[in-house]
Amino acid sequence: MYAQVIVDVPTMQTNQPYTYHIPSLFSEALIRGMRVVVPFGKGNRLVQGFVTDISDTTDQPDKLKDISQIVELEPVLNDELLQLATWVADYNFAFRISVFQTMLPNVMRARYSKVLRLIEPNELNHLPQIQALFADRDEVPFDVDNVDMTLVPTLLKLQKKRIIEIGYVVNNRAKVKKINAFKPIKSVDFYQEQRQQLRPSAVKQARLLSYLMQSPQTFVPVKEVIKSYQLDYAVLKQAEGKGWIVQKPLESYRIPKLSTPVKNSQPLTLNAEQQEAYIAIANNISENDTKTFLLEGVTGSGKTEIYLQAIAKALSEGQTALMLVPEITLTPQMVRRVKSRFGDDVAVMHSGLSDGERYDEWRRIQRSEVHVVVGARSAVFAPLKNIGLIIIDEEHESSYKQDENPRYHARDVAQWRANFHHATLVLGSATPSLESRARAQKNVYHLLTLEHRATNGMLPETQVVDMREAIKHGGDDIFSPQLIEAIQNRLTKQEQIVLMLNRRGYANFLVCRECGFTPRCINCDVALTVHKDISRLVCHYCGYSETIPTKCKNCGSTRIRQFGSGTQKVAEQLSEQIPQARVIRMDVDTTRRKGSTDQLLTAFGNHEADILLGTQMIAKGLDFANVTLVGVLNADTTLSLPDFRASERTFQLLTQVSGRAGRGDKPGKVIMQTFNPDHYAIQLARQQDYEAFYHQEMALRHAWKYTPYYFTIQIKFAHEKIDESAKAAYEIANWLKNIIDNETIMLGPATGTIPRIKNKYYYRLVIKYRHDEKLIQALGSLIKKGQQLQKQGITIIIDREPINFM
DNA sequence: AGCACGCCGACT
DNA sequence: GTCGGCGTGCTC
Repeated sequence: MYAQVIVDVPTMQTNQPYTYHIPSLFSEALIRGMRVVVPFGKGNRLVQGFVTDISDTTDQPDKLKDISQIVELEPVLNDELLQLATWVADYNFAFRISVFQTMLPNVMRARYSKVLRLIEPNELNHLPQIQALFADRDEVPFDVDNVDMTLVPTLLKLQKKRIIEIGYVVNNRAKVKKINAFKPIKSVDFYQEQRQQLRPSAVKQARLLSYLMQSPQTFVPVKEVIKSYQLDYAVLKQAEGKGWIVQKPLESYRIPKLSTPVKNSQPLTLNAEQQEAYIAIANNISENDTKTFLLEGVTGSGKTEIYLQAIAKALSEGQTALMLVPEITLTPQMVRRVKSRFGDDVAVMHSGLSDGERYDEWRRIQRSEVHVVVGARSAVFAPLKNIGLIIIDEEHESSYKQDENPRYHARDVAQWRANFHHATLVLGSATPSLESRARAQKNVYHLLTLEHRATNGMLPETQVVDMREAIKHGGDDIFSPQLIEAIQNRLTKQEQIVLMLNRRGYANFLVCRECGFTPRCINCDVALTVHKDISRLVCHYCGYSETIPTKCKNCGSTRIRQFGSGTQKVAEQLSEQIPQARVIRMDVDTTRRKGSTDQLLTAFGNHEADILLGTQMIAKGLDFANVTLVGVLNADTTLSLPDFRASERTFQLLTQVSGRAGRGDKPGKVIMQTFNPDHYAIQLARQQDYEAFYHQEMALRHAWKYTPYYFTIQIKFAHEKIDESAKAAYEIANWLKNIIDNETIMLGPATGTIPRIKNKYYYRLVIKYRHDEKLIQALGSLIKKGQQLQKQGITIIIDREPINFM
């Protein structure tokens, strides 16, 4: 028997499986999709691999090596996921091994280590240092911490002489958590008798015996009983010794907990619009028809309730459901809502989990112990079987696209899985991506619209404030008088306020008033951002930081001015101008710690603060009935980005954040401060008119030949030297020119928007095409070439349908 | 990554 | 004539 194995060798990736011989010992147990350990290369060093196929013949039976080990008894990838991995790898020009690694919990990624084994101990007599290293052991770890690197040449010589050998070890980090449990093994009468014989002072033993008389006959965790019956470990140990009970370690799941307990909830009554959308989705679930719905509903229109009832429908059909939500910000809130409806039948998967929690949630799904999965992007690979429904909430969110290899889009993966399972796919958003909305236009997707808020509330009234005017009349560039007045008005009414600005840190950057010098990052071509709380200038691209200078480094002047304002500075200004307001600041800096997002939001929900001030992470999903005012301090920062999606992003962000206002029975108001009051993205966001925006933006995309009229691919080249990176870019561009279709458009090569990041210089190439099979094939071969170029220090990144043009 | 092969210069 | 420098290429 022979197995096809995709091996995990860092830096030597290939999509080609290697054939291994299956020793007869494993021939029964080995199944496709399992992890194995195989010898690889001249030194037969051991690496992890995934079995993608098993066959009983091979065309090269002589030179094959044996599989060394099977990692676990169950396959970690089923046939669906194996097929999906191949598709994801090919579609995104990635390697299958890296797809396997993204599909599986982190702990399944092998860690490799080396050991030194002593073969001929007597040969070391004249080498005291080596003897000391082994110190009577015959195997020691071989790494920097353990072995003095100056000994390495000697060790290599000894290895040649077969006095010692270097062994490779594959460490499996997937560990199951065990807790101690026990159960009674004697009769109730026996315990009764023992109890009567106890001396009166043996209180704890007496308590244990009373417990045992009425305890269940199954294993119960030791810890729980000790706590509720005030016992201790010693008593149980003693009881075990006397043969009263047996103890054994029991497998236990690490289930992620929310900061506060989840209350149960019941389905809400749907209004007419919701009902119509729900029926369409529910009927499709019953019919097991592969269909994609685009649920376009204004903010607050009750999309989540439709999702929950649709999930219930899938469950009632005996099927499972997968729901994707954007990364962490709103995950706790959404997880809470789903768990409140489906309880323990829900597994969650997002980046906030520890490795152990993630592994255990994955196993609960794998073992079909849960039927509902809620999670961020990578949850789209959850090993659910018999999927009836996949939901992607806020489908326009850019976090659904992974910005490292494999650069997959969760929407594409979801579509593939929906096809595979004949499942219903629901894409929901108040502001769908143009791609999705255009597909609905062409009837590829079925459009369902919700035009009204679920609670009959009105959409908030929106006012655009021209900051050029505000400044002309002597105002500052952070708060217009209109906004200050509105904030004060809500404070007196005990109502809450959400303020968004798109910039973390304190000030944007420093400028010397004498010479115009701005401190820049030493690794990247960007200005450093002032962070006042830690008194440092910080690079938001690589994390480099330095102290805030008091004198200009260029001319020595002390006249340094801070330009622009970040969340820190605005929070400070706010406490000066409106001292009575209690403010919660929410940005990457205050939410870095695990669970802090949930904590901050819970505090705001309990009205422990009046104002929630944050970056765009607060724009999405928040649902607080008492928020009646939303202020956008700089509505246009995202507009000036050099990206064809800048208008779309701005429109989505403004619409989303506006939707935070007036979700309860009190009317909401939105104030947008901008220097571009007439821009269509801002004007149409003010009117909350998605359809008008869609039509206007589509016309521009058509004129400029961009998505969704054309497909795009971006190729990036990075090298420490600028001319090397340019050379690679031009070489590849010239090669591609001769291959691509006549109608395909190639832009560049040009330097990246930020030419240097983390000391690497970037060049890029943007390709726009409609149908170009040759191009796709060429790029498939380019990833092989990329492996060779990597050795010369050149990194090639191929990004299909890129979301960021950097 | 890591190991072998191979082709060239410095040395016993 | 041999040892060892690291450039190149392959790994079932």
